[in-house]
Amino acid sequence: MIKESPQYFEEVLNILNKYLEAKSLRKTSERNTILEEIYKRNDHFDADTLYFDINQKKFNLSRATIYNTLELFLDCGLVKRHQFGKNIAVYEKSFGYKQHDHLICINCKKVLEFCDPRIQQIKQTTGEILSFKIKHHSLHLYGECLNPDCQEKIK
Amino acid sequence: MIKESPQYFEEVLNILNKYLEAKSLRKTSERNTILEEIYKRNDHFDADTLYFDINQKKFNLSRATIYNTLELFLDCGLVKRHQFGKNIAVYEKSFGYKQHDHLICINCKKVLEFCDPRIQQIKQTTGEILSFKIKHHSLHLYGECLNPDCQEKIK
DNA sequence: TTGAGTGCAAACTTTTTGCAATGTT
DNA sequence: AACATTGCAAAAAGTTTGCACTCAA
Repeated sequence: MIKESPQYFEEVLNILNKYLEAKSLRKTSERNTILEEIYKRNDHFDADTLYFDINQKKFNLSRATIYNTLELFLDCGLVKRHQFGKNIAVYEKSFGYKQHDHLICINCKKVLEFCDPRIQQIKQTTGEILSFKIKHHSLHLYGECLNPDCQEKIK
Repeated sequence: MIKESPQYFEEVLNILNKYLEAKSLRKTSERNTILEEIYKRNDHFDADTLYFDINQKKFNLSRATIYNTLELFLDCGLVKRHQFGKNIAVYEKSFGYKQHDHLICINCKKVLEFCDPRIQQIKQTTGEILSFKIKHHSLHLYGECLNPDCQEKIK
């Protein structure tokens, strides 16, 4: 299914609804609004950006709701959270997206995604050696991207 | 040289002094005190813990100084900073310690260190494919440690 | 002497919490 | 009607900043 199609978002909504039902939580318009906004995006965003972008439209959602809802979406696997910089957490939609890691430009802050199967091997080997049942990981590579725009900025 | 010997710390101090001279910065007792405290430790600590531990002794250093000094030590490579949890940054001494990554127990929060040469390969391959000059990375594995103490806590 | 370094408290940023009002089930 | 969810504002947690004082060079 094409990821931008309405059917795609319907499937995402479906996951949310099933999760809410399973946990006896309520279906609210706020949750739908936030999920929709997140799935419209293709970037990594922080909670406050999401808060402003949503409220710039007709809505009036509080920060508390944004944070609560992000936590809920994390729990049901519809979004992922990353800690790229020092303080602020960034999020991205995650349904239907395969596991990937991130490459961050230390100059222009651009974030690229990549996959390398060797990370799985590292997880397996390390888990065995140190007797850990590894659940997840975070791998960030930091460097300078060599595209002209960014090189421009450094000067 | 044995890492716990006085000569070892002298060498560390020497790096600091050379760095300060090179940058025309001043040698202060605060910087020495903080460096010494850091190099006595063998753990990952946050800024506030360091602040309290130092002031529990005879000293009276402010948080501002702790933060400023940690930044300076980061710059000269004497400490490393990591972001394990969500908000708080943790530090560790780094002179003479080889590159390693971290394995964090999601139950008892214990941090183990490990090395896997495949991370270097990932960095090289990814840098080449995506045209990045990779400078550093952070790899954290999260899981449950299988030692009895920790298993105890889960119940 | 001079300006880098410091301590202090206030400010700031991001996130969490308490509570009364709202709205799903 | 019950109580999960929300908005709001205040609080919390971690870090940074402004400013006057201090002290290394």
